[in-house]
Amino acid sequence: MDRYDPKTIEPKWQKVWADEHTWEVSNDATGKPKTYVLEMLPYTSGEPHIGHLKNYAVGDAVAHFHRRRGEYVLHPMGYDAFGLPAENHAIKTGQQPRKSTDESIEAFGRQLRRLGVSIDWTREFGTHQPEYYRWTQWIFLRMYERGLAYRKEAAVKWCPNDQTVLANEQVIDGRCERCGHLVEIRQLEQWFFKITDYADRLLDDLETIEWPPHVVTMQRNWIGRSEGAEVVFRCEELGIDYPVFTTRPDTLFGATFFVLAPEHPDVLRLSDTPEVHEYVNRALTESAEERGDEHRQKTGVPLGRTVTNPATGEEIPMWVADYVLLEYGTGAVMGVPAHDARDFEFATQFDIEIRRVIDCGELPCTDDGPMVNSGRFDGLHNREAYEQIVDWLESDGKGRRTVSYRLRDWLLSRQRYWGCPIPIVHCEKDGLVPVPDDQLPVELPDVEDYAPKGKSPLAAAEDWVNVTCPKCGGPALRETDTMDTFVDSSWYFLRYCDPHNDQAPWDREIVKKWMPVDQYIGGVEHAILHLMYARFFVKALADMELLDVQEPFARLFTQGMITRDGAKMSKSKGNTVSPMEYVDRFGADTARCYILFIGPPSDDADWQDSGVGGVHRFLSRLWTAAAEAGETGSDPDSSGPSDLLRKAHWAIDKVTRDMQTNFGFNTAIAAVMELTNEIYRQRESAPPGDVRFAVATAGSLIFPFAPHLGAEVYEMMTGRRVWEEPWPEADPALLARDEIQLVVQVNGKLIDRLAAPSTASREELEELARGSDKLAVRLDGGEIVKTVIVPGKLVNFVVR
RNA sequence: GCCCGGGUGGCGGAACUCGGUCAGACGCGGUCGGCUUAAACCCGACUGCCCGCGAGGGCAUGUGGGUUCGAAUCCCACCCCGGGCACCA
Repeated sequence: MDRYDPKTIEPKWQKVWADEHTWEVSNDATGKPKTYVLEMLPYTSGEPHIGHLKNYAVGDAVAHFHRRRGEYVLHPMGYDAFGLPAENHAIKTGQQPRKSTDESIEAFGRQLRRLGVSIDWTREFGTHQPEYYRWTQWIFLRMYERGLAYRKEAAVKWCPNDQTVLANEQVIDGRCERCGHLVEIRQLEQWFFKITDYADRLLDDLETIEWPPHVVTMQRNWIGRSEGAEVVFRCEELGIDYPVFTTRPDTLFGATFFVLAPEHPDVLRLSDTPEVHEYVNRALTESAEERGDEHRQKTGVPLGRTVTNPATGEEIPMWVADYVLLEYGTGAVMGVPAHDARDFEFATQFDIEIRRVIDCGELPCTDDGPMVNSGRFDGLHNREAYEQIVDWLESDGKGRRTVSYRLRDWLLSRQRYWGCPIPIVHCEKDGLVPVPDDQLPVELPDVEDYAPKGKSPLAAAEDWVNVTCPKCGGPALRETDTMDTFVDSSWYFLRYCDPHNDQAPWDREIVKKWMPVDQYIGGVEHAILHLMYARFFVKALADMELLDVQEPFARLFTQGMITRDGAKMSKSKGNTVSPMEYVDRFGADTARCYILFIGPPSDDADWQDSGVGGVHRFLSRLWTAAAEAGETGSDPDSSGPSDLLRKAHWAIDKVTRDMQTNFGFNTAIAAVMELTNEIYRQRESAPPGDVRFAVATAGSLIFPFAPHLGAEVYEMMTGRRVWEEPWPEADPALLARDEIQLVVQVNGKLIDRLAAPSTASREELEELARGSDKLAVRLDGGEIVKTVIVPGKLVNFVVR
């Protein structure tokens, strides 16, 4: 072999790692600090794409770096095998989901091995395996026992294309997150997880984790905590109390009307005129997107009834209007047109009284100011009045302080085939009966026709559906809905710790040893879905005393997308890049390095074929340098450290800092390129021992990004295995220079550069700078009025 | 509309935490040279823009101001791009 040949090198090292089980870790005590590095598990729809290459290139670099810094690293891998992505892929390719899923898993396993990713494969699993989902069901039952999983009828989001209900989180701008169809609202009985019980903790604990600020913000917004008050408006005529939620109880005296959401169950009871009927029906059939359009004119119909404003005692008119949402607050609002833009618009539209109660500028205004038209609260600052009004309402029993959230409970049931069965039996006599633990798993039966049809395809599997009730022994029916895929992925990182346990989902002590995940890596598209659900699961499981952590992912890194010619890659555009094509052509090391070199990994980046060639050239040069350095003789005595030796230590320092701080892989790789270029420039002149050291160092430093070449080069230079070596340390003595370049400036403009000893004092530097012959020319009779000296850097003469 | 990012050569990007070496590391692309019968590969030199034969000079980090001896870096206003939120009371 006389040139870099990844086709030889890569299988060679992959075989060593597989034969020697190099990346496997045990759960026994080691005395080393642990690190848990995890990439988000992939959906099993087809083959790995370029995003996966980036995901694992980043994760593997992190894992290798930590290992060589003396940590014991858990780096496992598995598959999110149930759910819409896998099932839709199966439908598209006309296969049984189980078959297409297993094929996809096979492809992932094979390709990740070809990429040389350092994974402990003994911990691998798919969430569709009965050994796994048995415990998903077990967790569901624990949730059910605690009232955290419940069934109720509600207005839910329905995707007519995927023929299933969706969680709120899966509806983006009124459309299905997966297929993009407009969702409809249906009144259905469904299963929910009571994530709302955890709203405050999900919010507060964001403080305890190191996540990208924008992801934290997204979760905050999604939880949408608002503090305010519940105020009761009474309809005297019918003797009914209507509480509303408001964040502005200080504006209560300005409430001149009252609005119910069209879905509010009392609307037709209050008024069943044809106008009201028609309005309600129209609102119900409109899509969430149409209704949510902020810019359209306000609509509404009066109900011909009144409620009493508890502050003023006045009767104010009741309306029904679709700008009020049933699911937020109480489904009813007080209308304060003077101090709320929406209410102002509505009141203007329907000629309702607008009464200012805060002196805060032009109406409508939401700013602070002194109270007016508010009885005994007049003159107070509105913030102060806020407190006093709520106190007054509380003492009168007309209201209370409260908190409202945007977060809704997680709708987890799906009317689809390919998912984890919900372990519940419907008995005519006993109602909902949980399947006993010793009968788990409730296995997903094979069915002929698994196409979505609006109800679960499992209903057709009669043998499976008809069971005896575990409680009374009478005839009963299995629950036929399956679970949302996000349930499966809400606890998989726990199972990796103890993947073969068949007595429990995990051993608490073992999980305690590994959790939390120290570095989690994945796409930002899961900012609320998966990342919120997994946090909820961990908190709920911790409350059950099954876990000792409150947060699953201590640090999160969100990678940017890879585009092609500036455009998002998609099959329909035909601009996809298959990672394996490049692995075939250039090798895994080149593909991995390129995707890290292309730019900061958190940014979106554009894939350019010519750039791949450049990275391959660099790796080839490094290999060639190693091959040639291997042939050189012994080290002649040298006087002091060579420039090449210094450069090697500079590179160690640079790469180490880039790795430790913000995932600076692009600049880390650039530093190794610089070192390699320096080796080429100096390989004739530098002492051979230094050349060998520089080449070995380059191999050692490139190892986290290009493990095969790194191992090869390091072995060529030292005969040792790089992954068994500690991460190199830069010698501070070789980082420091004896001599610095002193910059001489006049009025901040550079005029000269001089060599100066790095230890020179301010006076010596000024002396040196004054001696510059260029200074005399520049001065040209001018007068030095001030001298700025920055030790180690420059001398600046201010001249007039 | 509100909240975050971000605007640097022909391109991707460095430097931007702490203001300080003619801004532009590294890579792509380009020009030239070497090797070769030739091409590819490889090796080497050059490559921000403008003027100039040259020495050299001028202009340059979205735009306009400001602070400073000195600003890509700090401050203010504006423009543009990307992302998030958005009738949540």
